[in-house]
Amino acid sequence: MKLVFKINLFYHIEFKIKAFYDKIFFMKYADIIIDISHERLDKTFEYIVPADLEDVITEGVQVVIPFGAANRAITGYVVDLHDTPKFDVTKLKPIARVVKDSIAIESQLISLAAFLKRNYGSTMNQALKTVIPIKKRENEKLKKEISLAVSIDQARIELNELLTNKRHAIGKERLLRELLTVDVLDWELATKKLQIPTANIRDLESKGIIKIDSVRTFRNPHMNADANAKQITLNEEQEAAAEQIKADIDTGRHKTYLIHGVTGSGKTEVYMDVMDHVIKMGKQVIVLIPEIALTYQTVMRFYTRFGDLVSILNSRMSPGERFDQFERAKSGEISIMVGPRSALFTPFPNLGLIIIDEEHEPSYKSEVVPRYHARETAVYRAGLTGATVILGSATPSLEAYSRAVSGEYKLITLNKRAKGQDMATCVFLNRRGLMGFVSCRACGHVLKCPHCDVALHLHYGGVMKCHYCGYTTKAAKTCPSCGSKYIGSFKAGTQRLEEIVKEAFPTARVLRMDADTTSGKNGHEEILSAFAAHEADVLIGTQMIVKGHDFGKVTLVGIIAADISLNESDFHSGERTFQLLTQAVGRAGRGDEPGIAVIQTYQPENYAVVSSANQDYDSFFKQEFAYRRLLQYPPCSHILGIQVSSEKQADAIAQADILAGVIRSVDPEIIIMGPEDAYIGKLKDIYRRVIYVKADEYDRLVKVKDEIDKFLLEQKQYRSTSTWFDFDPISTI
DNA sequence: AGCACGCCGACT
DNA sequence: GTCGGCGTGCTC
Repeated sequence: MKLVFKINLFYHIEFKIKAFYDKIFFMKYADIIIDISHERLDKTFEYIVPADLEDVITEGVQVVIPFGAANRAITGYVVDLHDTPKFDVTKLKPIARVVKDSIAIESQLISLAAFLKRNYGSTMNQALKTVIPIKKRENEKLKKEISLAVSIDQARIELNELLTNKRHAIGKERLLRELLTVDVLDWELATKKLQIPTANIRDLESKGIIKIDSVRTFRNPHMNADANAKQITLNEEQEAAAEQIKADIDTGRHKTYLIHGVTGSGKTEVYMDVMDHVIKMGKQVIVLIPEIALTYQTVMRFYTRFGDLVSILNSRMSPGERFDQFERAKSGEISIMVGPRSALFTPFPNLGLIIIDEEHEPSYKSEVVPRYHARETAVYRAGLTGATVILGSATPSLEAYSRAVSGEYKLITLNKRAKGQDMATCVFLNRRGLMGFVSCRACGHVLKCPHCDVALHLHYGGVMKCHYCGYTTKAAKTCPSCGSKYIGSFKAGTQRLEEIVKEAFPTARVLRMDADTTSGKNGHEEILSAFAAHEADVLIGTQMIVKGHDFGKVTLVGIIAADISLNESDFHSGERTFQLLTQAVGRAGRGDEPGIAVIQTYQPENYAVVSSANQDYDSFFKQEFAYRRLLQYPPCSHILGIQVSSEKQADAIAQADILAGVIRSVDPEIIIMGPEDAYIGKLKDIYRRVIYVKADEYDRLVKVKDEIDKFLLEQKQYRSTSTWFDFDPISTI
């Protein structure tokens, strides 16, 4: 008896030791980024991985953890797993659970998030959210299916019992009869079409005769295309371009290419040839297209070539739909994702190629934190997976072209134009300019929004509206400044232009495309396809017209007040003007038949205007590059924009001054501009100040950002202010 | 971000 | 005497 007890005690002690030993040496610990975007919480928190969750917790999974003194449940992302704790073990709490049905972020996408955080400035949580734009899954469509829970024979017996019952439910009877003929019955079908009351269904379910399953349905928002891959013959130039890239891919060299191809030179055919090659290697492709070009036309080209391998992402999709598309990409159901900037984060398992069409488009830069640029981020992602990047444009950005010139990217030029269809029409183009705002003709006073530092615009029905905050007020009859009744608004340029054209050419069929005529969600597309189908002779519009649309042959292109965009304060104005004009001019004439382009300008000697008229990119690039170098603008140098905002104007001003001081002490040599009021000094009653910092080396700016972050973390004053960063901003902030 | 802890005003 | 204000500080 004594002996047995001793042995038991011994075992007990040994067990204790083993448990302790396990805890110290075999316990798993997780570093977690919590789902709160606040700089003070922008670090990992360490948690114990409970033994029963060890199998399901991997890097990238979303988990629920008890956080803070009240142990409130917060979600977070596991970004690292390790065996030895880095924090005081006694203070560690265990992970509560894994978020149901969440998909793990690929470790590659976590690296990508870290890249965004570092290079563009944001919290890790914001960066992770950018990389996995999957919102909540609750608006996901769940299809409920009804099936028998018992054998068919048993069901027959149940049915007979029902029928012998005097007050048998007709709904139940119908349901059972139906289930004797089909295995699975759709809930919608049962309740709507067969008119079976849900109470009947629930009753049968509770009796265990039938069962109801929720099945996830993959919504496939796009149309079905014929999958017969149409083989397109490339011309010599296209062939050479495609072969060069394919040869590099085959020999394991992955590079970044810039295809500089004039309008209509057939860049898309080259993309598709290389895509085909990459897909045959068992890899996947991401194709980025500016949102504005994500139209039926463009998308159809990929469909007719690759059929069901293609999926499309666009901003009109619900979060659930996007989620579905990402799931399909992950599971290998599709091999090509076509979409805007955000499609760059498609979780393909074996990404082989990223294509960025119209690489110069400003929509490739995110307008929210982290304000990343898809071009740089694509090159980084490609580096992680050994993928190739192809950039394409008729008017490359200074950034891309200078890298091609320096050899960092490989330059491929396409000069020949592919053939086009016949059509004889005119296009008039007008830069979005002075339109709609209300001013006094006597004293020049401009009516402004009381909440924002911008002019109010006149709308239909005699109301004035702020385009930034939505503030609406009755249109003023007299000037609030001088009392004059000579107050009014300028008509939208396109509207005025339409009147003039109709007067001059009474028989011409005129289409106008601007904010007023494109209110419907497919407004642009309808107008453009009507024009493409030659249902009009003249198309009048803003720059929207020329972006990414093909109408075949246009006889005449007229560009009104081409220099309005030259007068913008932003240093990109030359580049923007050149791109717009070159694209517009490029629309005139197709194939062998030349068209005519007429440019109206007050600055006919300006190099951006002259070189676009001559369709001479090289000459534009040389002059613009020299200008950028002289004034130290990107790509010759880098700029960091810092915005400080607060409801209290005094706080915003004081804080911006303090931060400027911090920058000066961190890097006394660095060029600082400001602080000054932001381009829109007040927006929605929030005052905004900006500081610009300029340096030749990007990393010097990253250092400045890091030091400001560090300072803000320790600072106790001015808590009403918030600060964000914009690296190499593409417009004045 | 949230929540607790902590130290000063008008109230059952 | 106490309920409650929001300043300060912490969260594995």
